[in-house]
Amino acid sequence: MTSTDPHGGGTQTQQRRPTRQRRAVAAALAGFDDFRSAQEIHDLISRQGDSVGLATVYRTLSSLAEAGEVDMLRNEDGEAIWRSCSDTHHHHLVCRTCGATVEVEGPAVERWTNAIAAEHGYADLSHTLEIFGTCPTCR
Amino acid sequence: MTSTDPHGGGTQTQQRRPTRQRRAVAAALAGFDDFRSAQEIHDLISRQGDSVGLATVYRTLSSLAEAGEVDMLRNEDGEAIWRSCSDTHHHHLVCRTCGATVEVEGPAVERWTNAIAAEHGYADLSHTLEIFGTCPTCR
DNA sequence: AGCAATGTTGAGAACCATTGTCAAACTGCG
DNA sequence: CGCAGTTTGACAATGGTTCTCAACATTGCT
Ligand SMILES: [Zn+2]
Ligand SMILES: [Zn+2]
Ligand SMILES: [Zn+2]
Ligand SMILES: [Zn+2]
Repeated sequence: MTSTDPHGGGTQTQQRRPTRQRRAVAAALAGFDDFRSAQEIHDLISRQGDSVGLATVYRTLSSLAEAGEVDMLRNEDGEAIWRSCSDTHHHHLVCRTCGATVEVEGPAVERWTNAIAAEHGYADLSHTLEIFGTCPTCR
Repeated sequence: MTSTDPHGGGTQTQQRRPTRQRRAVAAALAGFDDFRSAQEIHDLISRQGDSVGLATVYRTLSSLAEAGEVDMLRNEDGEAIWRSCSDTHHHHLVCRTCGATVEVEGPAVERWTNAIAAEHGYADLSHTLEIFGTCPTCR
């Protein structure tokens, strides 16, 4: 490799430049506290006067997700939905109607998934766990 | 609510006619013990000499899923994948590489999800829980 | 400021899994 | 056989997501 990487620590694989577009996506995410599709996020940005290409919204959301700054999951139609979340491992309780989301943690569940996987000799684990329902408001 | 169909005859909402195509899909499913996409299932049917339209494969898989005779979940790309499963509620431990699948049950997890949801006043619940990893063979 | 190197953007095309269309073929039941 | 309702399949249409690539922005350097 030829990377120079001045003063940085080791292999700075990618520098995330602060652009107007990325700030707009971050701002839009901050405006929601529930899961939204890329389209909805794109729409909100437009409605706020800013203009960001849809492809850029997708790119930004993906890289934020990889960086662990947003959570991405799929609704029942398989569409990706996104939400800025706390950075610790957690799961979600999501309202099927309005999207209202509660972050939940379950140490016992984490232990259980690991135990089950180990028991069957599976390694390099990951898991998905989401609860869907109708929130008190939507009833 | 308006649901009729008291266990027996009532409003037989749909009669599943045994056609050559539906038998072919069922046979293909029986030939796998791991999750496969509709395309893969369609391919296997073709390779076996049978010929079933892709749309029919989708239709059959969907109705089987609704009937609870197959499980459908989404891989990390959001594509639907299907597998014939036991008819009791369970989750899956899936090999990310070869697809090898283990059905797992966790009464404690079921209780936990219900408790969490109730605690926040959510009703009409459902949940997804899948564990992904690398199976012993694939290591 | 000027400049070169490299990362970023966006309009639109391309992808591709999934669903819709609808006339033709099939099934269950007399 | 003949009818009524169901199912099928070739193909079009959807729609979310990714790709393309030339124009543009940012960074680092002089
Ligand atoms: Zn709600
Ligand atoms: Zn977890
Ligand atoms: Zn494997
Ligand atoms: Zn469960």
